[in-house]
Amino acid sequence: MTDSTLIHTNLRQNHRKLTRPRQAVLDVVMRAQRHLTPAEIYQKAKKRHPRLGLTTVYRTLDLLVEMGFIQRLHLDEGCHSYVATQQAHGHHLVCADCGRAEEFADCDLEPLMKSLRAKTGYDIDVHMLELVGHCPSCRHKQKR
Amino acid sequence: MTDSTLIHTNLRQNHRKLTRPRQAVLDVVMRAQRHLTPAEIYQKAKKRHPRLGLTTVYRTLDLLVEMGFIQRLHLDEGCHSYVATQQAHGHHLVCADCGRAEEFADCDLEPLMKSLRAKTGYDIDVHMLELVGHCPSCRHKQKR
DNA sequence: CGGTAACTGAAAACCTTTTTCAATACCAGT
DNA sequence: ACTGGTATTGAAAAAGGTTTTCAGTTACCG
Repeated sequence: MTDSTLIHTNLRQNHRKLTRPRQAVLDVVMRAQRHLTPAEIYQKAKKRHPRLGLTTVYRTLDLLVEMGFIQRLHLDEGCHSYVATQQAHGHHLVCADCGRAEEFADCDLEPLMKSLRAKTGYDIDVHMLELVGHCPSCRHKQKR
Repeated sequence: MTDSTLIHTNLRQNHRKLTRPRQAVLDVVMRAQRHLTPAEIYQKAKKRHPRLGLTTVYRTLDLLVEMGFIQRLHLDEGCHSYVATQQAHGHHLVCADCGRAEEFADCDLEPLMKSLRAKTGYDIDVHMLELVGHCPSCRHKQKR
């Protein structure tokens, strides 16, 4: 609920509206423990708001990314997916089996970036970091 | 030339062939200082081998990635591009303006991965790390 | 409430990537 | 060199995924 009002305020500040379709999309991504593709989000959000169109899903996802509430993940299989973001500068550790995503912020790449700046002369302003592994629950399942 | 023979040997071991179209694609990616999209690679490689088909470009790129000679980059604008790889475990620092790509290997994420393993219980096996910035030459150009 | 700007959804357009299949090129063995 | 067999090729078509268009609708502010 806190999220909802926060988003509502945020939208109003930019002369934008909190509509039912947007609520449906937002809700699906926020509730999910895992990353979801636009098609998956469409399917799930449709249950909540049946007349939803796929177009709106894409538009809403762009909007939410821009607002910083969700984040786009680039994965090798079926890139692109989306996950909710709690922190401002969040990275994700994703389970290759079930898609569950854990967020972390302490990426501490400063030493690396400093040495690369010195070595290459680049200005470095963005970095993307994603880890992929297997979550405990999927590991246990596989043992059997 | 060294690359070429290395690849030739590598292909033969797997009962695969080093054909003209493949040479053309390989050559384009290897020579480029920057990352290139499949369409760009197609255009450039066509100059060398005019009857080249786009299909073959895709197939060859997959093959070269699998063999480890090139690498796929995931960039926010127009993901996917490809770059040549020198080292086995290489990451890239890419210029947002000209696309030039610098490779580096010393990513030292072990401390982070160790702490995440402890915190989340995940097995972590892959990580993707890409840095984006502005190369010295593009920075100078912009100053004017 | 009512006016207005923002938003929506269906359809079409677009772009990228993959599949299909008959023709071709490479390479090993002679 | 030549040749047979298999991997590879390229055009066309199919398949995906994403964006654009536009007339109708909805949320929000006064």
